[in-house]
Amino acid sequence: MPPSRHSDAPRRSRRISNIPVRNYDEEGFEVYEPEAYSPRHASESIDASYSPHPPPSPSPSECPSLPPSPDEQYTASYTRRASDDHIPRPPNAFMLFRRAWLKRQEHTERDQCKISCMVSVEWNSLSSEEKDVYRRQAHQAKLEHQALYPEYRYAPKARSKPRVQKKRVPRSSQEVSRCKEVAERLMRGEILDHGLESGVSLARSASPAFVGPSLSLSPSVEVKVESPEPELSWDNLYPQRTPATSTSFPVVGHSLQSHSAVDNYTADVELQCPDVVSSEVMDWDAVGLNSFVPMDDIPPIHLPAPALPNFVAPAPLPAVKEESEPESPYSPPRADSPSLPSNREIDNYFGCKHETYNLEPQQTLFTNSSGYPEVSSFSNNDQSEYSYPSCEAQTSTWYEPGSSSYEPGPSSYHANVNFEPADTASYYPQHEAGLSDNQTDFNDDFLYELAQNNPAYLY
DNA sequence: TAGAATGAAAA
DNA sequence: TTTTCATTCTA
Repeated sequence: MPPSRHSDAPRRSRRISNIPVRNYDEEGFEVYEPEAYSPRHASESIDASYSPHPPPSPSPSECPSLPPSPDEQYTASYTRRASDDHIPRPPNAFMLFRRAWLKRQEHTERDQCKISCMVSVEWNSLSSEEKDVYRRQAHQAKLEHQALYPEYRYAPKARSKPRVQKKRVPRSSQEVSRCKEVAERLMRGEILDHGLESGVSLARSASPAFVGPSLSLSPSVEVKVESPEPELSWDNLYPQRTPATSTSFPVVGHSLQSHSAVDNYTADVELQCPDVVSSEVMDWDAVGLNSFVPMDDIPPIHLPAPALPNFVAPAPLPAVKEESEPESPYSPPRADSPSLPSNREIDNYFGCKHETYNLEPQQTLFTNSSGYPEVSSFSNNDQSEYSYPSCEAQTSTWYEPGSSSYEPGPSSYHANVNFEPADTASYYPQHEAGLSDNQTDFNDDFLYELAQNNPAYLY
């Protein structure tokens, strides 16, 4: 069956996604129902469905049903003119990849030329094994095509009119680098809404970004807020973010999230959002996105934060976190939030960390060059000479808020604050002996006496 | 209907 | 080697 195109009718674009399945449109386009496609490869999420199935309800002889390859199945999702005997070519690997790319990406880019450019960047970044997935699909498509149209022979036609030489004009280096950057950032998942053209995704990005709270352990926490990172797009690769602005959020919950055995603590702080964020916040958004969204199009932004109706004075933290049933996702998110503990309680949790060292009488505890406590070595190598009982010395390490992270919740902000060592206490037995820090020449009697009679001092 | 990509297939 | 055409859809 030679391929031919019906008369000189212009070819129509095939907008597969909008065509009802197994129907003819008013222009005689025939539609096929796509079936599932599920490759085993890492690109499993990619729907690369394609199959040159014949018109609907064909007889078995007209439409042999080929078994799927061991590796993958693919199925039909294409149209051809019912009144046209044109037989399209089977797609090659890149075409299948491009189709899958279109379905996979969450983008709003409409310019197919730019999409092609980005797809090519990603295609060329694939390993041979990754490309093999699509090569196998293309091979399978080819086999099915041959089975469906055994007499088909590709016959490209010379154009009747001399066509303008299809220009493979090299894109400008700037354009190429831009294309590459957009594609690479897409691959890294940085660009979620490529080609943003309206305020549709504004609500998604309306939450103020969190820079880091300075946890004051008081009923309010100062939070730096800056504009959300503006959407990246082809035309806006380097969106500017407005500077951070401080605002205050009341603390409605405060709980110990984890206790590291080494050197830091984590506090889970729940911050209560105001009912309605001031217009300042809206301005931050607008400034960050005004290259895409006209001010007039920005709706009033209400952060999803219904304030607690009656804020009760903080109650002590529960002493022990008991295991409880997993929370229903529909349970009131704020009702059981732990209340703000007192500073004393917080100190008990975060105030200091003790480390205990076993000391022999001639050992000392000192602060090393790194600022950490260290036990000195024996001055006499023959430890058997010493029959003194060992004693314990302890240092106290104070903690203060360190790094922090931000986690938006349905009705509040959670700030995770890590407590890190602020300073390391030092213990110098030399001081007891009236010696300078560098002197270690104190006698055994002194050390023994110190250990026996002043253990409390060591703590 | 050109265009943007890659690759198969034919001339 | 050159050309067409598979896909997709906006301009």
